[in-house]
Amino acid sequence: MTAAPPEPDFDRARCSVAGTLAVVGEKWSLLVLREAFLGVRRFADLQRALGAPKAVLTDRLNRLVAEGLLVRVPYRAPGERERHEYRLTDRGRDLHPALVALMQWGDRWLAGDGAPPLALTHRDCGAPVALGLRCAAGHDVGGPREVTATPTGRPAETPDTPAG
Amino acid sequence: MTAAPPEPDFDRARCSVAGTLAVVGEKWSLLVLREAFLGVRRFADLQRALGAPKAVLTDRLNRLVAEGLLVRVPYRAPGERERHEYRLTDRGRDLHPALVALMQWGDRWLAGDGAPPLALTHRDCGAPVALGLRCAAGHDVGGPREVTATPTGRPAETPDTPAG
DNA sequence: CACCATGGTTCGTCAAGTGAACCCAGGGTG
DNA sequence: CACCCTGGGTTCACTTGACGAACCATGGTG
Repeated sequence: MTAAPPEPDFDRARCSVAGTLAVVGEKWSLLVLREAFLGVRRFADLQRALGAPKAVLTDRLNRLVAEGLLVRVPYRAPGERERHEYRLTDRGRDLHPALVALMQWGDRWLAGDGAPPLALTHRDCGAPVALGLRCAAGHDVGGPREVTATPTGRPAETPDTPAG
Repeated sequence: MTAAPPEPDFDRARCSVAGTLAVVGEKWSLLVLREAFLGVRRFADLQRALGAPKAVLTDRLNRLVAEGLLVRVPYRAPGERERHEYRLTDRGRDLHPALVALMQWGDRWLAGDGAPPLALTHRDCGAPVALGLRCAAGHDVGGPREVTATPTGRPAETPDTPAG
């Protein structure tokens, strides 16, 4: 049942990336969510789309439901027995930027020459969408070097400016 | 040596998320990169910060170097022998948004009450930074439902609007 | 009633992650 | 010169996780 999620052996204290990966960092989890964003809701469809072993898929779905990223919703198609499907919750939907970020990286660095396999456009205006960092003052943030990371409650030591 | 990276068993065709995860989806990879963004460059420091087994860390570093996300740079501290450190490349640095996205999710959904462990601010103005989707026409995109995903080269079928 | 599809579970095998122990190069200390 | 320390690993025994094929239960169809 995957009732009690295991203690994450990542250190959650240092930064939330570890915590998030403790929830969705297992193999297939993020891909299950990707399919959910694409509208795939049923076990068999997920299994076909992903090619993941059924046992693993079962486990990941249970885990994602237990973590509140998906809900299992019963439904009945006309002339079929009751089944259930998996739907994103707000908590799950909020991972959208992370998936888009991973997708953008792949589009940029793995596609090679051709067009990316999936194009995202704004529903309202049709223009392509992209993820970007912006500060509360409205400035676009160019890259990691323009970002200062400060451990909470302490003054900034030597926070960033990584590979010079 | 991890010379030839294994064939990713994810389907890269459907969407780049799979491809990206084939590169950085193994356990610890993204956390290694997180530390790199925080300025940690040396093997022992990474090991201390992450608590990952040395063998795994060795493997992940080799893999990330082989994939071109990190470079191994020799250096010599005064009165010590030559060592080498791992630095982000452009390819690696471009994963910054993905890590920020994962971090933001954790800050939002895992922190509970308190402040997030790490605060990101704009170096130039000090304002907190956040990731957001915007379209090329300049509109802020509110969420996944405002995004249409289109497989390349085909017309949009029933692309999005996931969990109604 | 036999058959089929969905949505799983079980099982044997194989790959991956884990922690402890060990190793090697080079430098510093007595 | 013998000895120890530190960084950056490698090796090994063990546990956990992923894999794929087989099996099963429910309920509708011919």
